[in-house]
Amino acid sequence: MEPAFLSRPVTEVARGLIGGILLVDGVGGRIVETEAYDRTDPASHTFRGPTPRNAAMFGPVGRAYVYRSYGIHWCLNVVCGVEPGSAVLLRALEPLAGIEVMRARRGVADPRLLCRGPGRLCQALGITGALDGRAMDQPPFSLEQPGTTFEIITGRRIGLTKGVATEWRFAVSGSAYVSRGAN
DNA sequence: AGACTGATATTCT
DNA sequence: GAATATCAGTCTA
Repeated sequence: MEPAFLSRPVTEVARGLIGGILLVDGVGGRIVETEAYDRTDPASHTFRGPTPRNAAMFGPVGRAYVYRSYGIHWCLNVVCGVEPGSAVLLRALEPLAGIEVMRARRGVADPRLLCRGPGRLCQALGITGALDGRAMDQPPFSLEQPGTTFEIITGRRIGLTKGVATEWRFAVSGSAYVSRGAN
């Protein structure tokens, strides 16, 4: 993962990360669904400026932004973009490595349910707030650019009440591993 | 299948 | 006090 790849407009990075390989301690898979956020976006955590929670999003490109969702789940973003305060939320993976570890962490057998949704993805990969701000090209993270291209669909983001009409969600067309099928 | 609910950290009002 | 970039469970049909 080269810094130049991430230092582009968030929507381009969100699209470009589709098909990439994310691993945490060797456990992970192919990125099949992402969403873009930036400072101009009312749905973004950075819309109202820096806070202790969103500090990583104002830091260097290529770091992780991990936050707690609804007080319960963890969600993982890749800090990227041209302007500070931008990131791409990783919403779903196609599991490829360490599937048995993921099953044990998640307590489910169906591979489609291991990493389908940002909260599930973090549980399967063992991601917690301890990894907030960590460089994603350094252990325990590994992030590789896509080797091949995929047919990508674009649509509205999921689970928000602001910026609903913004079409900044990207997913592999037809994948059984995306969190909701706009396929 | 779809509607509702509970869990509860962080931020905003 | 209320809302939220969620998920699992339960109830209703």
